Amino acid sequence: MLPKTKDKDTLLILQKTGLSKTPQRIAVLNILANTTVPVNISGIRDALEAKIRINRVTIYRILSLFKKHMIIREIASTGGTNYFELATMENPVHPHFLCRNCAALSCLEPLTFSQANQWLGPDKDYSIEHIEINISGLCASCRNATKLQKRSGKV
Amino acid sequence: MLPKTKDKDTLLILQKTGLSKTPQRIAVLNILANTTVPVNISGIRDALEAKIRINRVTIYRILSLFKKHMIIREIASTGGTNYFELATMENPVHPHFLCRNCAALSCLEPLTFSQANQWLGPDKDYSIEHIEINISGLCASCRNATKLQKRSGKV
DNA sequence: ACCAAAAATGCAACTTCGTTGCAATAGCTA
DNA sequence: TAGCTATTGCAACGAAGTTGCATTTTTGGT
Ligand SMILES: [Mn+2]
Ligand SMILES: [Mn+2]
Ligand SMILES: [Zn+2]
Ligand SMILES: [Zn+2]
Repeated sequence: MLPKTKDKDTLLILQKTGLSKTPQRIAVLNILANTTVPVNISGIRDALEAKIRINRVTIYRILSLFKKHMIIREIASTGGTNYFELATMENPVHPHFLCRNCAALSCLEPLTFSQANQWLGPDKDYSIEHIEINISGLCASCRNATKLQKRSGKV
Repeated sequence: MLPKTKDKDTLLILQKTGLSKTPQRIAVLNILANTTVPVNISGIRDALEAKIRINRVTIYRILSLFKKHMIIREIASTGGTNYFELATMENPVHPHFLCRNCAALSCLEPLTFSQANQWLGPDKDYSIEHIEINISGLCASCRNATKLQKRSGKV
């Protein structure tokens, strides 16, 4: 998915946005910039634990800040905790797939605006600022596993 | 949106599903059947308060049960608490619109499967069981209010 | 490099959300 | 109606998220 991002690049993001470059912000941004899948808060905390001492309140505040400045996007989930991903031009808004079996969340190909307009219909009452599409079902590996189980008579 | 549902109808839903007809379940189902917009847990609690004495744990358990039996659908939101709506054949899966200003959540027209397949593309690795589309922006009334404010020079 | 002002973080306390175990109660079937 | 089973209420708990305030760090100008 996203190419590996170097610390230098994350520093640039903060600079361009006009945010001060604290070690905590750099660390959080690095996590988000170097993951292949969206991460939720506990994932971020786990990833940070080894790298930096950081208060959990600070993580919440940093994520809110990043979201306000549109550095990151928040992905809603019915599971309670939401996910976050980097919001750059190289990583435009796109649908997500959540496997009901292994709960893995993965990114799908982005929609073009013309595609989006096709199915959004002629509704002109709303000004659309963000479109979130979450698809769920069974991912490839879980589907295969299910097939094999059925074949061998398990469950 | 949905036509007003009578108690008799909600009883039928429970009966068809094979669930026992307790006052608590009937009350929760009536709330969901008679609202024009999806409701979150606190909305359900508020609506129930006047009608029946019910423990909050029971509400959670009833909603889980209804969801498991596909009587209701859960709508994810980045706001933390999720929303619920009745899942009947008269009320098929459809996109939702959330106003960033007034936080009103409203239902949009459902997509046909052929429409959905158009923009889902040729991805065959996933078995798709559920598609959730959440659109956000400004609703008609909030957009008008904003316009008026700008015209009169208010922020 | 230093200093002062402003910003960010840590900490503690608190609220809300959601879950679990168990005892009491109510619904269902015979 | 009686007994069995399913459901609810209650209490307690853990996790998630927020807020106020003291402390520390960053920043920008000297
Ligand atoms: Mn993504
Ligand atoms: Mn709806
Ligand atoms: Zn899977
Ligand atoms: Zn609105």
